[in-house]
Amino acid sequence: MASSPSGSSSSRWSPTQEQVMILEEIYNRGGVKTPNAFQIQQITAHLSFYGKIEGKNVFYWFQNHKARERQKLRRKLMQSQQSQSHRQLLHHSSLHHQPHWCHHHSSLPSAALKPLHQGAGKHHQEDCATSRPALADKPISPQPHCSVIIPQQRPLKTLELFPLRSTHLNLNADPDDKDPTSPSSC
Amino acid sequence: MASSPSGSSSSRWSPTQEQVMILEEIYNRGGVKTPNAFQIQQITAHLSFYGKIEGKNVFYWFQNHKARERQKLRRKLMQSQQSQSHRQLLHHSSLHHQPHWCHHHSSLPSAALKPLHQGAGKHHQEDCATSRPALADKPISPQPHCSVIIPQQRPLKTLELFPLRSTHLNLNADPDDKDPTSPSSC
DNA sequence: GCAAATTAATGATTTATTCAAG
DNA sequence: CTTGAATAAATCATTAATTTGC
Repeated sequence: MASSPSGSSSSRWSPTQEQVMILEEIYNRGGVKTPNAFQIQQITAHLSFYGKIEGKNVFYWFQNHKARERQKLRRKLMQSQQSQSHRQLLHHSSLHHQPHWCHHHSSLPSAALKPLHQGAGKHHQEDCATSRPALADKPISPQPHCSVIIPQQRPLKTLELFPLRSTHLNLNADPDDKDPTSPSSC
Repeated sequence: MASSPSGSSSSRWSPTQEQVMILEEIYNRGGVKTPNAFQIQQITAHLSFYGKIEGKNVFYWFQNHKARERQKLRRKLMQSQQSQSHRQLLHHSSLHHQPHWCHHHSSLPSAALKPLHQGAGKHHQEDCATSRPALADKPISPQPHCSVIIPQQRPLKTLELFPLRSTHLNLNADPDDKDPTSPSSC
């Protein structure tokens, strides 16, 4: 029965071969990944020549197609999720060279401390670290601006897990850890 | 010498899959966008299990990630999905704000209408008629949040080709439709 | 050869995020 | 801090492929 428009009792759209081909063309060659309403309209109108179709079908198709393409790639590139064979935890205590790019001023909004010489007063908030000059060696300040100097908190051998669910985190014994919400206006 | 862990003569850090995954987890699920020095230290310590890494790498990663996320969203939100067309959309702007799918929460915010009683059973046949079979009135809003509300331009008899290059959007905006966009499901 | 049964694809929904406005 | 807009991810559900028994 295929896509017999007469019956059309199917609960969901079944694209025809032509429709799929065209959609893929638009996606691949046209680079349209998330068509806007207007585009959806047009695509729908065009594809309706080949069979019954609605705008929502087109919308869903693009959504699903994009998601699944991504997923596929992801799966394929996902070949290193098992390599836990890195047994190098023995001398993992490399906390020595931790950067002390931390300002002592109360806390360290990390990047927030840039307003040091930001030049002609432009409130850029796009990227604080867009341009990153070399400096790759020194485990010191990343160099941008934030010169947050952390007094090298004690070694803390058994660090707890990251804050996996809260915006603020642990402030365990930090003498000057009063950084409620670093606005990091950056 | 790509990411040769042993040599480590790379001029720059090459995160492993695990590291990236964990960083993304911390960013997304943990809500950490701009870790402070302490957090950076912890994260670094943790990730060092998977490969060589320094605090500055973590710092930079967050900076870049945040900036790029914003940038990406910015682009998309700009005003034209993926149409980079900068010179289009002419015509006196009738101020059709919301060029794309915006839909008022009065007909079917989806989540607001249906999830009324779907906790127990799985098969929740459309009670509000907002499911796929229905709502076929117009080739418009599929209804998920990102519903595509097509302005309902007229059928456009002979549309030109689709925007096969993501730049071709004919704009014969003809607001002559009435668009009973309200499926009046409920 | 063909259908019932099983599995793979994929259309349609729901849920959880994101950033930005207010 | 709350809310709005818009996904993308995760999930559900149904159709199409295919396997299998006769």
